[in-house]
Amino acid sequence: MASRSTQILEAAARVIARRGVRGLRVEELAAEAGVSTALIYYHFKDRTGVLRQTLEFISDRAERYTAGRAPGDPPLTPREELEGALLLELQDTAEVRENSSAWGELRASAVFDEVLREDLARATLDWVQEVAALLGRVVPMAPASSLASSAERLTALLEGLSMRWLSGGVRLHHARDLLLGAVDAELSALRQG
Amino acid sequence: MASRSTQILEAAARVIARRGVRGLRVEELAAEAGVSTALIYYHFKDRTGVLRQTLEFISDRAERYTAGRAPGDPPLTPREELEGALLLELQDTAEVRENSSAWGELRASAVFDEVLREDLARATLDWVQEVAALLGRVVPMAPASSLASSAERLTALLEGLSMRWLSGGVRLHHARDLLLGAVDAELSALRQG
DNA sequence: GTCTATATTCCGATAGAC
DNA sequence: GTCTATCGGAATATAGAC
Repeated sequence: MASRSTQILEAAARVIARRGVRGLRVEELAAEAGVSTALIYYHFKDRTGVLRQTLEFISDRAERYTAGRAPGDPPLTPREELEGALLLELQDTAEVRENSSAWGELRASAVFDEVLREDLARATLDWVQEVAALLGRVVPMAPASSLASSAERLTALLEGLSMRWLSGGVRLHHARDLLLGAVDAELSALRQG
Repeated sequence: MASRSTQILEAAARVIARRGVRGLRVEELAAEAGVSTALIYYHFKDRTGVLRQTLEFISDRAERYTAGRAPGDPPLTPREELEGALLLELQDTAEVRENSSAWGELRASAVFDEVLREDLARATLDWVQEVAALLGRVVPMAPASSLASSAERLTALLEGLSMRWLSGGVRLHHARDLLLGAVDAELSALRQG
């Protein structure tokens, strides 16, 4: 049962995906959520509060769909899990588009906004560590520092490709191919030390 | 001798580096340039005109510092040239910071702004092709399509790392190390076909 | 908690003198 | 070409009833 706050945050994710962080107007958000502007200020204090909580909401939601797998599916190899986790961010579904464009917006906004930096850094760290762990399952004998570097590169590349995809620079399937190519390159580098 | 327009564009680059494309206020730009707001409208028609010309200004400037090398410097190996060209975007100088943050802003804005897409796509293509050519000088026997893919990955990674650097997610020297690691990985993949 | 006003602030843009 | 002054619209935020 979605609370009012959640309902507003879901609407905020949609509006940000459509207009960007700077393009988010409280009034448009109110319309999208089907509430009054005053209610938004009541729940979130001010526009910045909406932004901050939306970032948190989005990164939680990304974890959720990263984790979700249907019971009874065939078990995945470690490499499949790795590739799946990365490719999840490059899909043309509404939710992924929302998350990816909101994420890109927040990253870009954080360059000029101290307030967003901290939350963003923490979310990024979690994500890098998750990918490093998956890499470690594929190449168990690789040293932790190499795994960490590879994970940082793959996630940064994913962000870069995601931006290009969203800004029309590359097609989705090509972005996916490029990412898989990088996974190849990183894994063979990890294997040969 | 800097014309008035140039003076305003230089100021715009500084303001964008500080506040972002989205944060650029005509009034603040006027103050930074030491002119009145009316003069800005006189020279650039409207705020969008300022943005458009500033982006052009910035990408010209980036080409200039990419190309610039002192005469009499020892000649560079192809690999040094490649690494140099990529690392130029990861330096802590005012000009590079301005260029990188403006570029990141442009990319992020293009997600929500059709008008910017075209210019951006063209500039990106030039940049990718330049990197592909440099890769080709390092690994001459590599097929063109592989060179192109590697160049796309390296430039996308560079954009991702640049954003993380500017948003405080990684330190500069670490971003540089990560990028060099990716160059390694791409080159060895290219060599072994 | 939620809404209907409305106040307030900010900012892009223009008019008109010099 | 450049400035001072200001307009008008848009967006954030609040007051106060229910």
